[in-house]
Amino acid sequence: MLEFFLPVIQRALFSAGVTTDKPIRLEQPSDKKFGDFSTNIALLAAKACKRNPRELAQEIIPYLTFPPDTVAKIEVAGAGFINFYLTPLFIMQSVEQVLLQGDEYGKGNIGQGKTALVEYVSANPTGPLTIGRGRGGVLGDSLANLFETQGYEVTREYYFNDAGRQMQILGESVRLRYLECCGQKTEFPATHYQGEYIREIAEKLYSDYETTLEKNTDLDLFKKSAEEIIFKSIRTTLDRLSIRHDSFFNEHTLYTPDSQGISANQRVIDELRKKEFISEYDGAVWFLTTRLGQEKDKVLIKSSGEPSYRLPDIAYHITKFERDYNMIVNVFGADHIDEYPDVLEALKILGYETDRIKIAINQFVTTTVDGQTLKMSTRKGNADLLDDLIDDVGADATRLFFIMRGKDSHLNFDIELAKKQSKENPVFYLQYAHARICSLLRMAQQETGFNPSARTAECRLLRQLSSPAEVQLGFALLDYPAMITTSLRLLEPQKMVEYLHDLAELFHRFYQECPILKAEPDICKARLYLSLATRQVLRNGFRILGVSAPESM
RNA sequence: GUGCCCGUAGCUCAAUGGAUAGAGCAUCAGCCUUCUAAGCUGAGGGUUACUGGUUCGAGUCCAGUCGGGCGCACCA
Repeated sequence: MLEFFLPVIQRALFSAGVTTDKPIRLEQPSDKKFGDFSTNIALLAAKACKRNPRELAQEIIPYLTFPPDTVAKIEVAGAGFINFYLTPLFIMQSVEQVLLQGDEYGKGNIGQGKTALVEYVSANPTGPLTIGRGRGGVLGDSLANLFETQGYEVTREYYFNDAGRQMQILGESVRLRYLECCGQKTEFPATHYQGEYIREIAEKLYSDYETTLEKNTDLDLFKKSAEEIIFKSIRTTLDRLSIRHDSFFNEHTLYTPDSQGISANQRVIDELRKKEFISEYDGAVWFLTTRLGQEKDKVLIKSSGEPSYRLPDIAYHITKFERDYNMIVNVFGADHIDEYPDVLEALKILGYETDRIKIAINQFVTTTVDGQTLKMSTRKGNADLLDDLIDDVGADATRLFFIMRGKDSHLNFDIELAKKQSKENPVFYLQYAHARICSLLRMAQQETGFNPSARTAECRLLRQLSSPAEVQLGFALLDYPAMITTSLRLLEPQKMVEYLHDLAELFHRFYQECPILKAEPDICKARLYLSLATRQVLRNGFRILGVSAPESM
């Protein structure tokens, strides 16, 4: 719609002799009585012109000329807003585009010819996925979907580490449990992985090898088996939520020397040293973040000689630039909040365009059952497994609940609500609207032989519709493309969830107020096309959110 | 102590610096001989935690206070 209004407004400002450096913005007033669209340009321009905003708006209006039968009314209101009222004809005529474009409706081209890397989940294979990870996974996946709608060529990446101390402890944990299987008494340290899954891995080893590994103090086999089984479980869990990755990036590759015998990690040190941001003291190699005004320097190589996580993280991000992505999106939980500023600083020092990097941080998840809040705890490994949650409430509810709140808000996951099969549960409310339309269309086919083919000239019949419920629904359908770009700009799929909820509500109202199959034939068809267009937008939106679109419920 | 996030209706949450701060749930009152009542309509409910500031205009931006969450390792 912006492309419809913008040129006209610009021309009008020019003709009226109004100059302003403020960008023209078109907004949708919260209340319909203020029109379908509104601009505050007169308010913004008034200051520079030293004029009264209302008077200025009055002077601009005569120059606002639109094609016939598009804008019904233009008026000045409030402090100096210019409000536009569209004709029902123009709205319903525009709805035809939804039908004509089908699955493509809502797509844009701002990412055409560009590449995007979206990194999410990135859990190390030390245990099953937790609920907290799930939120980031769904957020990342939905964001990747959003980027794809705009023409970006998207790579979904998972960054992981199967080396280092955590994996060592994992291997040792499995070995100890294995020895227990063999009938030995062991001391299981509190620092080791307590989860039941460790026992299961150990039992599997025991059934494969019996007691032949008892004397095996080398952890390699234990580690390898654990990694394999755990990774498989992680991927199975992600798969249940339709979260898939194109690329798995192993942190360890950053440690291995290239053809010139230098590792990616080493290169970071060398380059930072050239910029005089490296120093060695206390037996460690430090990134001199105090030079950037921070309180402490940060360790890049520990006195043991191993890199700390920060170093490979910087090296990893450099590969993202070297792989030449136009857009780099990192999704992670609030517990990593302190990690990225150092990485960004290092990249900036090394001359990379950090503007390309976008960070999406999601706050934590708490689950409530019977009004009781359970704080997630990794230690116990029972109540907070993502798999258990999916078993409990299903994949659709899991996905939608994770993104129906802003990512900056702490998410309160109400398990009881997610299981409810009624309007209170937003998942069912949304899906019911879709199923209802499907049912309607099935019946229409049976009774009237209606065969929806979007390309027929028949969808011109839409132009007959003009009742408020119909026009409001039609208008909402036109909003869909803007919702995609808004969600993307804010990195907030939540906006899409809210939009779809509103859309479902408008449909239910239309359905309630306007008889469809019982209307006279032309009106009946028109209303069926409006329903069809609604179903199309619901489907397209569900696809972005990764929620299924049931044909019947 | 310090960095980041949050504080909005009884509850869960919205509100690109704009008009009378909105939804859903819960509560109350209505709507099925009619295409799915898994739905719809209406009502009540607010000093936007507090105090200042910035401006035509602040829930939104700035400073401070109070409250909650997450970090603050030579762990990732």
